[in-house]
Amino acid sequence: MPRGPYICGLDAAMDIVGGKWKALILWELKDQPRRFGQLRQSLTGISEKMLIQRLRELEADEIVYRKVYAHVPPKVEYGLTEAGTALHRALLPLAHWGERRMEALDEQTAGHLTVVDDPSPSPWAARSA
Amino acid sequence: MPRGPYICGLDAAMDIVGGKWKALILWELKDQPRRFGQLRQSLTGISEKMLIQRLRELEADEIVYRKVYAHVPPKVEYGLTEAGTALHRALLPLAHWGERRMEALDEQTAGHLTVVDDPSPSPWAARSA
DNA sequence: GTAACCAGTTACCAATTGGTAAGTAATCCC
DNA sequence: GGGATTACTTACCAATTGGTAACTGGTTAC
Repeated sequence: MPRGPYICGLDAAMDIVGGKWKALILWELKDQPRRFGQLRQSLTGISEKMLIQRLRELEADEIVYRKVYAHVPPKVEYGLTEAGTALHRALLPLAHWGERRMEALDEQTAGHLTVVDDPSPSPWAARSA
Repeated sequence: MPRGPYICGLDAAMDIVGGKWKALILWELKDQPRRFGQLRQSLTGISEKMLIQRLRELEADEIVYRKVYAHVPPKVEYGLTEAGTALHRALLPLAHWGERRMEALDEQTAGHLTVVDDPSPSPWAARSA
């Protein structure tokens, strides 16, 4: 974790949200707080170690809060802070751009039957000579 | 590079712009195309290897174009494609969020003289018990 | 007594990422 | 012939990141 000094605002923002899973965790919390186990289930493929690590980082950056209930078995709740909500709003345009891009990529591969493991470079990836 | 399948649009977007330096390269190209050497100078601290790698990835993703002039000594120009410009626009709110956050962090450390290497956790990073 | 529950923690290992530094290629200029 | 210029390429090494799997702790239910 470099933690600045940052060249620009985007640099600072990417430092927080750029790590693997971090944006996805934010997305999972955008509507309501979640328990640890719920996050682990929603983010299919994440390991417990990673989830904890990322949550701790986001917590240290004041993006998510962590609320522990004195229950047995344990109950811990994660949710967005005010800064986290603002960050989520700032990410909306980027998310939309990504969706439109995914649609475009789908169209690229549509219309071809059995396009599997084609070794030739796709025309849109061609390097300008 | 995982290259999908993506969980959501933000996932796809972060896959492209999440790598180290990538957002900064985008920023450097936002107003006008740049030559390789110019980028290397502007992005202080980047190694030639990294710069090339990131540029190639952004090029393969159709975010930047690469134009080679048949000159000696060589001249290569990098600039934003249409998709790259759209991506830059989508990143503006995030950049603003980052700027406001940097200001907030500056205010945190302002007012203290010789606040250097303080081992105690800052209050805004405290973990909720 | 012991199994289940939840939210972690820990140890160990593999893969990816990033840095340094030297080399390459083509041409012009002296 | 030799140096300067520009945009890379390559080899090698260190650091960071990420994965797997086993273990912990306190309480309740059987």
